[in-house]
Amino acid sequence: MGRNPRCTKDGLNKGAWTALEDKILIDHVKTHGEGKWSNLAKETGLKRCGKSCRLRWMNYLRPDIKRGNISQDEEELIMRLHKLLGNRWSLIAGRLPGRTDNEIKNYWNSYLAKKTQDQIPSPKSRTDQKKPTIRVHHESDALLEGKGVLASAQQHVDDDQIHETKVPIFLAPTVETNMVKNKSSISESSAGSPSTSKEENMSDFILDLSPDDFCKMLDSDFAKLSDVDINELHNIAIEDDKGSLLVLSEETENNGGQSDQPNNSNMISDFKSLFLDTDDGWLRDDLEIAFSD
DNA sequence: AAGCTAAGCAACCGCACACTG
DNA sequence: TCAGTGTGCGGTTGCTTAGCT
Repeated sequence: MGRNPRCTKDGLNKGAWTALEDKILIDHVKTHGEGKWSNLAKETGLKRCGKSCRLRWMNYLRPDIKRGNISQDEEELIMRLHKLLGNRWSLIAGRLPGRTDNEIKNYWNSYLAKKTQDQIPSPKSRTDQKKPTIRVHHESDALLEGKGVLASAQQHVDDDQIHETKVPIFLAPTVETNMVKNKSSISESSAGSPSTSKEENMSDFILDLSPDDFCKMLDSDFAKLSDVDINELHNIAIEDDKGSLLVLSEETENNGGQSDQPNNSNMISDFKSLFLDTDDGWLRDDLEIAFSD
């Protein structure tokens, strides 16, 4: 796999790493730790640039790398996070222990991007569509039927939106509860395609967060969410970066004051469904622990 | 069996940012 | 303040291989 050694510009090797190079790199990192990649190359005599050493370690040699197929749970999570973050692979990878940004990026480019595109055209295709046959180590995984759990991801969002001031957050259909829909934002995010009422139902609602705020949320360790005051979580979800309510006031107006503010239990389920509504898997376990209160 | 094609993925490249002197 | 260096990240390349004809 990969590239063969070829260019020796500046006396540095390029291309695929040999077993010996890997061993040298592993030994050095074990004794000296990560970092100082440029020094590593000099000290070990490896004819590799620092960047190459770092990349090899991060993407392949690290002991906590999880090899093998992307599970259904992981795939769903990747799609949701990509919906939220766009091509910010390192952030997405940070939510998937053992997975590298490069791996996720490759997986997306070779499979998920097409899958999400295929999901857009018609409601029928969404429900009836099965995964295309792809080459993976365990074909049973590849041939699993699409579960439609990503209905919330069926609203197309241009990557450009990531660069805008606010980050639109789509939650799963199950979380509509008493949240208000921001229809103008939804129509903007649907890339010009007229949304049907069904699609509007699918589209859920949008929380306006600044990218920074949302990244802070992602950077927190969800496995330790039990430590988080759920009221704080609630505030994160409904307040903008200035601390003012964004959606709820509008909701109250539109509904004639009938709607209540989302209660804590709703917020918990909403937040869980944002990341994974699966029956099993490591994250599910973590979430169950985190929200067991 | 041979040639072609597309998928998968390791690795490279360029840019941006952080840190340091 | 600024230049140099190190590191991280996203986009892209190109080799290998499985599947198809």
